[in-house]
Order: sequence, then structure tokens, then C-alpha cells
Amino acid sequence: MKKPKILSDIEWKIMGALWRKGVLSIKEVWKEIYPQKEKAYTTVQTYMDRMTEKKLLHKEKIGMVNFYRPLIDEKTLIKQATEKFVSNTFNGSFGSMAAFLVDSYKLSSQDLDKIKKLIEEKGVE
Amino acid sequence: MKKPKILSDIEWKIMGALWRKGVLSIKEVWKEIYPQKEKAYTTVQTYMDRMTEKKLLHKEKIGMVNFYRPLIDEKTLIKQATEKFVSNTFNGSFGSMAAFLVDSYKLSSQDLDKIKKLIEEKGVE
DNA sequence: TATATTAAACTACAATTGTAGTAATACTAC
DNA sequence: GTAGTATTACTACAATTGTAGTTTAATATA
Repeated sequence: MKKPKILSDIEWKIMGALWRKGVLSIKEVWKEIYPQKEKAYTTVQTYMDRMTEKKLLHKEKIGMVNFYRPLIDEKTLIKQATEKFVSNTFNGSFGSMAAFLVDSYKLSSQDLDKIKKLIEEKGVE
Repeated sequence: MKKPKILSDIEWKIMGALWRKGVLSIKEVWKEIYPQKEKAYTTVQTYMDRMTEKKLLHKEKIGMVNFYRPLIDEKTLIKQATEKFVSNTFNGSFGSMAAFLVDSYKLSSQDLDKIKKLIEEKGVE
């Protein structure tokens, strides 16, 4: 992959809606991500258009309405984004990042437990 | 904090150099982050200027040369950036993010071990 | 002192992003 | 078949980002 497409805030929201729901019209996405109309309908429209150009979405007209579907799967994109983020902020060390997260006040004991189990599965005892 | 300032790639590099070295001139930063002249000197100059305007850096002239020093400390900024990233990509769940990292093929057993110890210190047994 | 070097200061400009308005078109209910 | 309504399609435009050139001022050197 040449230029891993990293998303802006709004693009993440749009992709998120589509990953959750599968295939949606612009209006449906808009209602999903801005139920309080925090942004104009046409703003979402513009984004989804551009994302279609950028091959992040595929659009197909059914009747008079365009429906959009994500062309990139969630796992893949999150992986790319995480790699880029970690490379910027933690000099590429996933370990440091994970340690930072664990070390921060942010994790519940359920989280910690889950992570611990994952580690154990990976064979560190 | 009103608008947490999140950095672009180049800005991270510049901040990184300054966090490591303390106080540097533009040329020093440039040599540090683009030893192969991947970007023009004036590009770095423009960035550092803008970052000074944005209060990310403080500039002080010593003799004829400006020296720059970071106004925001590394931990703080990484925390903000991580929060934003996690909110975008993992719906705000630090646990999911940590689990994703641990679960991915990216961590060495040293990393895992370190994380495990951190978890244990936090009192999950 | 004229000259080359250095670094600062200023200017430029296209691409992308954030935000949305307006025009055209098709559809729906009288 | 005409008047609203829903959607698409098109257009707009300022702010920010990425990239760097040009001009000026000071400094060291020959």
C-alpha cells in the first residue's frame, strides 16, 4: 500500500457508522453521527463524496438514493492508523505505547484482567 | 485546555528533537531530523515559526541565532494525543486499544513481560 | 573594505480540510 | 399537472498544511 490513508476525525466517524451498520445513505450516516445536527447535512455529503473519490467508500444508487459502503475493513485501517500513531508518538515502540496505556489511570480492572489473560495466552508467565 | 493541539508528522519530529536535546536552533533541528536533507531547511524554519505562533515553542535570540525550546512537555502532549487517537479509533476505550496492541504480533516478550509487571503492580492477580 | 556565508525574515503558492450554500432533478401528494 | 419535498449534484470559499524560494541583515574572511 503506497500511501496509507489516515483519516480525519469526521472521516473516522463516517467509517465507524458504516462499519457498524454496513450500508447507509448520506442521511442515515448524518443522523447516526450528528443526531443533534452538529454539522450540516451537506458537510457530511461533501466528506462522503471525497471519501468515495479517495476509494475509501463505494457508492451505489438504489432508486434515487445513493448508498455507501466502506471499501476498507476496520481492522486493517485501525492497524495502519495505530502504526502511524505509534511511530509518531512512541518512536515506533508498541511496547512503550501499551505500557503507557497500562500505566496510565485509564484502565479498568476488567481491562487489565483481559490484557493479562491475553499476555498469558501468548506464553509469558 | 481549549483546543488540545495535536501535531502533524513533522511537528512531532521537531518536538521530539527538542524534547531530546532541550534547546536547539533551526539548523540543529533540521540536521537532527533530516540528516539526509529530505526536506529543505526553510521548510523546517516555516514549521518552527508557525509552532512558535501556536505557542508550542518559545524562541529566543542568542547572538544572531534563534534558539527554540518546547513549551509543552512530552508526557502531556502524548497523553492528549493518545486520548484523541483512542477516542477516534477505539471509541475511547483504552482497554480495547491496549488489548489490540497486546493481541497484535507487534510486542516482544520483553514488552509483554513489562506490561504484565505493570498490571501486577496495579493489583490484578 | 569588498565578499562570501549564514541565518533570519518575509513571501509564495498549491493541496487539503472544514464547512456549507445553491441549483437541478426526481418523487409524492393533491 | 402543479406544488412541495427529498436527494443529488455542483459550486464556494476561508483556514491550514506542506513545501520552499527570495530578500535582508549581520558576520566572518580574504
